Amino acid sequence: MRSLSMRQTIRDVGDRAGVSVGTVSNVLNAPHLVSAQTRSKVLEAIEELGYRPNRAARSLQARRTLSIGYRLPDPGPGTALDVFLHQLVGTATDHGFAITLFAPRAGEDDLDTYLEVIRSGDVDGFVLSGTNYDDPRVEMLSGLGFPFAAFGRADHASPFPWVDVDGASGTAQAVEHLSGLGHRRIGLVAWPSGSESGDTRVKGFRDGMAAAGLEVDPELVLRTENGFERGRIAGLRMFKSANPPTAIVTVQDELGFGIMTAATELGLRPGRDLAVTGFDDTAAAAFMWPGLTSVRQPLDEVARVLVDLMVHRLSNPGEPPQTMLLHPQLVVRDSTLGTGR
Amino acid sequence: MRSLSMRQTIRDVGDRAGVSVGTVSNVLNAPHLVSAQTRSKVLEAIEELGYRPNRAARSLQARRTLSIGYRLPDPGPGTALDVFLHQLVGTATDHGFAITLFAPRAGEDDLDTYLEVIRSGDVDGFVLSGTNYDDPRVEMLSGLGFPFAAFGRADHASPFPWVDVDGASGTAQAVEHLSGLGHRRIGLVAWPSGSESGDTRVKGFRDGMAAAGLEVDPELVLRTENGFERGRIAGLRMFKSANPPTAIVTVQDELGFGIMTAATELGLRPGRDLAVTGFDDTAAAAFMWPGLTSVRQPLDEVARVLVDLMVHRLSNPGEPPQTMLLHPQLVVRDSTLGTGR
DNA sequence: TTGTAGGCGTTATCAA
DNA sequence: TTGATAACGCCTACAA
Repeated sequence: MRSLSMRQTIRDVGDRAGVSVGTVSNVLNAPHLVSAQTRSKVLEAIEELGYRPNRAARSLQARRTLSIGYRLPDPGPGTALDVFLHQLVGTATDHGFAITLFAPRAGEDDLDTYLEVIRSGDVDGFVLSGTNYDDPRVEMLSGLGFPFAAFGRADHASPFPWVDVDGASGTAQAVEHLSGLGHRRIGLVAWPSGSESGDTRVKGFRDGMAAAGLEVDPELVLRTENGFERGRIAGLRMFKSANPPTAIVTVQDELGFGIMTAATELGLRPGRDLAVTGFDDTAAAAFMWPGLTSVRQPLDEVARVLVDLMVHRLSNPGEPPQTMLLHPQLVVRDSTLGTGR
Repeated sequence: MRSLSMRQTIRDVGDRAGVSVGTVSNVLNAPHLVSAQTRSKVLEAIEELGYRPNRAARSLQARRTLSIGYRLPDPGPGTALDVFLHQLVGTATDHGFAITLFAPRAGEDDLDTYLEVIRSGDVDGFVLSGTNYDDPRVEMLSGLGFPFAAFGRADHASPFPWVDVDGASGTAQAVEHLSGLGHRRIGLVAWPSGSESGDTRVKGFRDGMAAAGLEVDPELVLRTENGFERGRIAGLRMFKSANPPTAIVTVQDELGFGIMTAATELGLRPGRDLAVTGFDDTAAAAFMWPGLTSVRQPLDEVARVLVDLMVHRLSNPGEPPQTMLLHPQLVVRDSTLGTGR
């Protein structure tokens, strides 16, 4: 068992191997410059001392931190942060990088938070999530030439590296599933237009309806903000209308929960009297009764690719940015299964 | 708009303010040594240049990494990781520290993961969560003398810094609430004995029952592992018994969800025909219908105190370790409100 | 093929 | 109260 108590320096290794610090450094960073004999002597000393290069010193001199910054999303229901972070950390570790988390101070502007991190030199680049049309972070980082990779497409003039999940495919799958069950009056509860992910999901709904040969009744398309209560209100309104839907597609699980609740309040039973789908496959979706059929995004793969893109970009700054579109999958549960026909 | 294109150094600030680097450093780290006039001149220059100290340089000179390691818990439902992490990061930032995440590689032993991080010298200490009786991490880190602060008491021979939430108070509150509603046959679904947190919650249940003058019927105390399905099975068994409970306390939300599901399957309506309580106040608890009454742990405060303890320990290694016991609060929802009497 | 020296941005020491 | 200077541990020229 080697000593963990004291950090060894490159000088200690040199002394032990009877060579200079430069030679030890070369063994580590440019082995071909060192004779085989010296090299093995040095490696042996490294092993014996349990030497590890000091990260701060290396980073100071190289002006790279070997770490990637991620701004923690604000806490709230409906995120699957754990899966995403786990994969982010795992992949980063594989590449020799660390993930450095940060978050805005109370009342601090989001962009300033990124700037602070850049200025203190804590990270080599950022992984962004939740990007949107005209995302100011994309604007700013592109402008500064500071490396990043984004989860979400946005629409910046110049290309940048991103990964996205095809939301249109998700809602289209939901419609296909519902029409396959025999539903013909299918409603949609979506966000107000103006968000990239929201609009894409609406488009998928329309495409899916067209593909199934179904009409979209404008009365059955509601736009509202995020959240359980909004979903509940939307549900009440739809179910009380003259010609209510038999199935409702939503763009978020919470909206779906709200709709199921509204139905229950009106004496309808979700999963039998009507079908509901969500989006994100949050943990809660599996614990509802009935479970909420929902569109699952491959967050682990998103995280993996994000780090890959980021690391690749750092070592190949000249190359054109790469992008990747992944596909979601509908997870079918009882909120739809027993309905239709 | 100040220039961001190039990182500013302490020397740039000094030049701009017409003082030496040492003075700038003093303004930052020992303001009392600097005259008010000089200080404001320097602060102005800092502001104008958007200067932030370089963390690698600072770390190199301080011979500390200025970062705290946290082993990401394995993904799974039922955690409120986002709140915890947010506060961890926020508090660490306040102290000039960063949070460095890590996770075991596939198949890697948990302890080895910690050892590897120690050897790489990337962190000054750890924040531990989910500690238990004879926690091997506590043993190991105590043995090595490597700094840490734990969420959870464990029972190591020598004292160490920890924060914990009084689980007994949580289950006792649940019982008090239920007995206040008029319930007399109250059941418990808990984990097998052997975990610190589990045993504490059971104790709270018994204490609460005693305080309410109620008998604990051994038939109504079930021990099972974590999870929705386990809860469902336990619920079915309880409700089918000769003399079923009218209320059930659980030590985890998922168990509670399972029990509500079991009840529904048997034609009972949770929140009217029987009461259920959970533990952790996970996001899903609020989205159930009815919402699940649950014990909320002050995770944000836990995280804050953990970092405070850790940082304090790093700068005062000699002092005896501090500890802190926080109190949970019952969040009442419809799974209990309409029941009893 | 190896050794020496300068500098990365800070803080600490000591002199002015 | 302020300024100069020497570390901190590493890497990279460049010299030997």
